[in-house]
Amino acid sequence: MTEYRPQEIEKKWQAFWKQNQTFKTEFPSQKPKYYVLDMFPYPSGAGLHVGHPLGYIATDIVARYKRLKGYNVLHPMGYDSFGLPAEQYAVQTGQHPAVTTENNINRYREQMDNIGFSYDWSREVRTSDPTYYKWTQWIFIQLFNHWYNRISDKAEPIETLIAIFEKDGNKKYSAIGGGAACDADIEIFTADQWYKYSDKEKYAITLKYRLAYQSNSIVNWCPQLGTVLANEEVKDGVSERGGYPVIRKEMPQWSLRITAYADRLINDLDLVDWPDPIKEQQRNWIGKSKGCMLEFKIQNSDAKIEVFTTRVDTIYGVTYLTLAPEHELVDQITTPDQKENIAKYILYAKNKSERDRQADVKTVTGAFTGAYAINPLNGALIPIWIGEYVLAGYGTGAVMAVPSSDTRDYAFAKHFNLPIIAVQEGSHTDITKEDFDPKAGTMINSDFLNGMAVPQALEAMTRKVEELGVGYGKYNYKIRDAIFSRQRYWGEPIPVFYKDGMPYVLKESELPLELPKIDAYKPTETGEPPLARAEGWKYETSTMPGWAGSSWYFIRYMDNTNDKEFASKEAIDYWQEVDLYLGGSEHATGHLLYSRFWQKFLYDLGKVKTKEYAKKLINQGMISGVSQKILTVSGPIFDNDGSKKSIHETNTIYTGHNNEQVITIGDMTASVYYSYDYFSKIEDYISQNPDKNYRLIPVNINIVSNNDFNTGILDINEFLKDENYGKNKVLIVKNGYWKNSKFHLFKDEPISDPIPFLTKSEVEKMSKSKFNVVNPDDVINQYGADTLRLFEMFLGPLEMSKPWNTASISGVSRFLRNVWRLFYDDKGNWVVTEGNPDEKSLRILHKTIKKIEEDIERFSFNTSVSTFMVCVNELNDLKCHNKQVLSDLLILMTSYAPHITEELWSKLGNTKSIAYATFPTFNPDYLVENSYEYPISINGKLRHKMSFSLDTLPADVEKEVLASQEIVKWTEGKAPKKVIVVPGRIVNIVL
RNA sequence: GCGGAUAUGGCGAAAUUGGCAGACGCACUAGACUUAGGAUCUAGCGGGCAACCAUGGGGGUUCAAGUCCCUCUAUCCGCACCA
Repeated sequence: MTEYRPQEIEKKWQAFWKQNQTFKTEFPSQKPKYYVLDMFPYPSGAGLHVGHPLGYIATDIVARYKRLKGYNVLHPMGYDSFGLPAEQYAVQTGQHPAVTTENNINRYREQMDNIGFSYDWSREVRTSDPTYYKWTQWIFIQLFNHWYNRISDKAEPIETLIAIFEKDGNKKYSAIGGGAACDADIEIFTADQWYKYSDKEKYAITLKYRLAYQSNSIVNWCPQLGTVLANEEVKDGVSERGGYPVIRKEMPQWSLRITAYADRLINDLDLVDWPDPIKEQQRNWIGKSKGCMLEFKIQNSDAKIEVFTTRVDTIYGVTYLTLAPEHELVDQITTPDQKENIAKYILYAKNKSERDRQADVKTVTGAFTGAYAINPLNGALIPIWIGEYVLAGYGTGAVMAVPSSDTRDYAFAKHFNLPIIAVQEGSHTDITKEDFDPKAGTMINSDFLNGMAVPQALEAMTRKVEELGVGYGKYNYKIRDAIFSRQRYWGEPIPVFYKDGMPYVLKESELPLELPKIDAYKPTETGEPPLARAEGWKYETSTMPGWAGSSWYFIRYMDNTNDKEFASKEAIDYWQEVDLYLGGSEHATGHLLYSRFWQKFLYDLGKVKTKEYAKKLINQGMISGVSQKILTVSGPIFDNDGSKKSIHETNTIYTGHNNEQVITIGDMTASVYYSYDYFSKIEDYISQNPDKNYRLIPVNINIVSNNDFNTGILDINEFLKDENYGKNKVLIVKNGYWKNSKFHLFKDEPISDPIPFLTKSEVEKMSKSKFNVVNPDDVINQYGADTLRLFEMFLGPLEMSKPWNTASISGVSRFLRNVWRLFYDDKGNWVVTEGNPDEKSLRILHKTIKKIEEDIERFSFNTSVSTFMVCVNELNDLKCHNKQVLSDLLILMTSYAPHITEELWSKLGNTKSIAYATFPTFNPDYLVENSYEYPISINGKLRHKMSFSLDTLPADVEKEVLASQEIVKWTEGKAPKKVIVVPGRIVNIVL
């Protein structure tokens, strides 16, 4: 083969690698290790689009590069194969999700194979495989069997907790559970009392302390999906998947005590090289805030209200308390005359869905309980209100309101005419409008705090309330324990059975607890999860959430076939942790947080070696699609000048080749479509009249050719064939021409071909419904996998989001042909020469080695492609076909374009794969030039260029410059103040 | 509202520690070969006749600023009544 035919050589080498197991990972190995990991995909029915492989290509480049550098590389791939879409498909069709999943996986695999990745497929994992989820269940059991000891600050076996109870009771450790449920529910007992409990009672107590525990939680219940959703699966009050409404409901649920790890999850972010936005999002999500718990006594009552505040310094400005409508004391403290009012308000708040609540946070609502609390510092009586702006789930569900320092309290106070006391300078007036910073300034009207700055006052007041015994400093967290139950079929069964109403976990030997066969996949008629349909199923009926399997898969890759352990100690000792992890930033507060939590738990158990599992994380940017849209109007129709006409008064259109026949549009039920250069004129009108009957609808990008960056040209014939857009279509183009699919109707004059029908281009997320999905297979069929790989890298920086713009792909394709041209001339003759390369070629080569090495080490793949282009162009200009130079070039390029390099490598007479080659060593000697041309600038402005020999030191250069007659002329004979010489770069003379 | 990021030709973008801004590619223009090809090759390509002016706007530090500091503006993303 003497011509570059990518499709042929790519298939050939992909088969070769597979057959020879070229990329099989060594274990055990004496080599240093490198672990490079992609976030594994959920295998959806839509297959891969060009955005998915972006990260895979980048990691593949790193993996291949590290192998050439002598590392033993772990570069695995697998599937996050439990998930909702396969289950929903099963509900509709009855097809087992395992079948759908298997099909989708095969499709994914085929697509990935086409790109030529160097994964070691023998290490593949699938979360839905019983040999895998056996160990997911095993981890759950470990979580169940452990509790969090706040004193040793780690997870410990439940037996150590029981030993403590036997010795001291639970007083000292009452808050160890960490979760809200635990703090509230557990009675204090002594060691003596503990001995008096029955075994069953003892067991019930331990259940509240375990890291996996059951509780009645208020959950996000989605009736349409028939399941509970995690907070991050709910967006704006509707489910992320499907967009169904979500209501809040109390249900018994399994939870994992991630809150126990909150501090470590924040602190250990310092140990990893992750993008700042991700770290920041995680910190935000955990939401640690320093504040103070305060106790308010209630007038004429024994009840006390606890509030959490971050601004205890403003306590003299408290003019009322607000409780969440769900607060447990509301009923008790409400005075008889307010009962009716409060009941009405609670009912109102309860019926308001989460979505409505979030939709209008501006509206102020609330009700007065009739009760008064006492300010613990000055004894002032302050009214107690309830209001929906106070969240039941955060802090204590009660706030001390300081309307002069907090805008929400201010709005509430204004609305209900409650008093406002300024306690900070500048807070006398409307604090929502004034340029007022509540975190700065000095305290006023606040007794002993007067004159103090805010931070100082905070400290002083915290000490004071602790002295008085009415409060204490405390950190509060936004993060909630992670709900772990899903009322679904297609997930890991929770390895739990019930006896006497209490949960017990299975023994390790009983794992895996496999998913049972059931006849239908929807919830039962009585609303129980699908697993309740299984005959003889005596286990927990809910399954684990989607994130369970993905929280530890990176460990399983180390030893994926082990059926004795989740991974062997030897494997974990060797592979340690992921060196480079690549995936999308959308997992910031989901997978990336939960997996860190599990890693820390396994670390506490001594099962893994590192506190964090991924040293370096890169978020690849999303590749968005370019949709092509046309306008359709069902209401008014617009004439050439933009004036509005009704579709019926648009009179008549002429038909036939001779414009003989006349019909009205009104008779034809045709769909009317506007070309962009026509509707751009009326866009303003449309945007100002949003209720009009117009729609921008996407057309398949395959029937649109690129025009410019804003528009495309529609293939009218293809469009007319497509019945999805109506049988009869009237297309309105620039000059008021009309065209109909059936009759080829023209108005006024026949359409003079070609008048392009323009579409409007819009950059959007790739999705089926927008017809803007680009399939990598199509690109490969046209250009080859190497071109696809190079092009995806060339598009721009890896981390940046960018639209898929096929326009510049031809340049990359041309480049690969130029590479081929270094070996074969245009007549197909082999032109590679033997012998020693000349100095110029070596210079080019070593410049390239240096650059490529630097680029890959700092993950700047786009610049590498440019570097290759420059290198090949320069070698071409030199007519360099030297074998040694070209060999090294192929090794440099093989990470990026493995197929073409493998082919040419074999043509050079190598019998072993290029994957076993060694990355060339950079030799700086080749880069040193005989002379260097220094630009000379005077006062920063470029004036002149001078050449100096290579062994001239900067100081000598300086002397030479000053001695130069020409420079003396430039400086007009003045003695310079300073001469700055940057070696190899520039000389600057400061006058 | 809070937090984070980004801003460089017609377009995607380079510029690693402050050191000749615009590499490389696309598009475009002219020419060559051929002559209906979306092929290939050569040259040009930020603005200005020029000196010079140009990295979202304004200010500062420096011999030297896309890069550092202050400030304003625009766009994107995340969180959002978190007390």
